[in-house]
Amino acid sequence: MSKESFRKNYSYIFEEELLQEIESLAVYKEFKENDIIIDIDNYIVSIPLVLEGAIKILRQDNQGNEIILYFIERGDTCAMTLSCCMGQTKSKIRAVAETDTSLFMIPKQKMKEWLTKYNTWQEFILQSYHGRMQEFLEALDTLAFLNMDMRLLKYLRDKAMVIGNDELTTTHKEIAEDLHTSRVVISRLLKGLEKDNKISLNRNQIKVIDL
Amino acid sequence: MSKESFRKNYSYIFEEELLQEIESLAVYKEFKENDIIIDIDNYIVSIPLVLEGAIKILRQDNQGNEIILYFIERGDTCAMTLSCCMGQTKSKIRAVAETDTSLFMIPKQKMKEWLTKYNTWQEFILQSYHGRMQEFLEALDTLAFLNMDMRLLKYLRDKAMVIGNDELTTTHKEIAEDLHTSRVVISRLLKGLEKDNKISLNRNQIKVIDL
DNA sequence: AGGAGATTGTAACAATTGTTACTTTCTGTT
DNA sequence: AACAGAAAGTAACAATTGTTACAATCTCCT
Repeated sequence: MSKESFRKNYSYIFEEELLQEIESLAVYKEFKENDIIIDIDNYIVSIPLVLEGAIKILRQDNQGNEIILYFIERGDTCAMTLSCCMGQTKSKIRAVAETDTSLFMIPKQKMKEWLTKYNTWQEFILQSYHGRMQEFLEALDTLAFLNMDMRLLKYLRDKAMVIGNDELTTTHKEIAEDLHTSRVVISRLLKGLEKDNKISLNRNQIKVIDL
Repeated sequence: MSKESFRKNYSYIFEEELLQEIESLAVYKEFKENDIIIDIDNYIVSIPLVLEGAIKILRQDNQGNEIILYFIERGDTCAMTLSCCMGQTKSKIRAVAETDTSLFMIPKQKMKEWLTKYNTWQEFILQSYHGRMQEFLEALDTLAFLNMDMRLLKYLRDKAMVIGNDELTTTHKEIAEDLHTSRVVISRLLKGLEKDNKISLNRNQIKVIDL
């Protein structure tokens, strides 16, 4: 965990001049697993660049219903945040550290300024939007076309992927909250997946076999 | 239906120089109701600006399942298309004319070129992404948190809104396809909405009372 | 007028998901 | 060891959505 990992992840993306400007401006921040990085209705004042770790992005609607959208990893930024910068609005999403995480926070005025100034920044922003659109489409497909058992399996696989470990430390309750269903439903479906040899179950731990 | 409506919808958005450049470059196209404007797997070679009419944007996954994402109207562009321009990929969506529609098609290379050249273009592109993100979130909320009856009502209201008419000319079958369910389910739920005085039903026609 | 095809209505049943209530098992603390 | 609280198992039932099959009605075409 250190700001040195910035160069590791971004030096081949940004031109040297921009790298230096970021290093001189950005505020370095660290978060522990399960820390809330951005919460619903927070005002967005800066753009995050993920240096290390993985972040879970959740949507919460007006009634307080919550559901996972996707995970983001190092090298990513949060296009939802960019979008909120544009609209001068409050955050519509919650970002929770899935693992220990380090970030660079960049003042949001720089977003537009750099668009004309640095070609690599322009490319990065457009690619970010593109990537997030893809994630959104995938999230939509999942919700629209998959039954809960397959949504669950996809969730477990995605989670194993971003933390780089096929053994997940989590509870049925937490999963139920992320998928916006009830704990009983998740327990039932997990049993089914175990019987199909896709996962194996232990208290506070799920091992994803069929990755 | 004419290219004159370009100035009507875009003159307050773009600077004069850009307006002229668009007028000299853009290809004018018209579509009739239900025409397919962009289909799945089409290669995207140009950016559409909607001059008149309304367009229905549908998602189709690999298995051929289809579902409506949202409607776009005059003054809009299609951010999914922008996104596809970036990725050099095929279209992941289908765009169908909901009413008679006219468009300006702009060569896709101009997208990036104008980002640095025209401030108003940059603003437009960022706002487009922002707007489409909002639409995506709304679509996600709808799928994640609403039962089919409320999804149906929302669909009917949205449709009435974009065509500017509370009397919809459509069939239960078409609705079922847009919402990715079966005709029988839609017929059943429509009956329920009629009983609750939210709509009134006739063959090939639904009137939205509770707008 | 008659018939083909599209549209809508209806019923019966299956599958999936949600809800409630209660039990059992595990873990950490005192 | 005893206890409290979290985690997970289980069963019974309700609500929602999906499926199949068939009937009734309307529209257009010749």
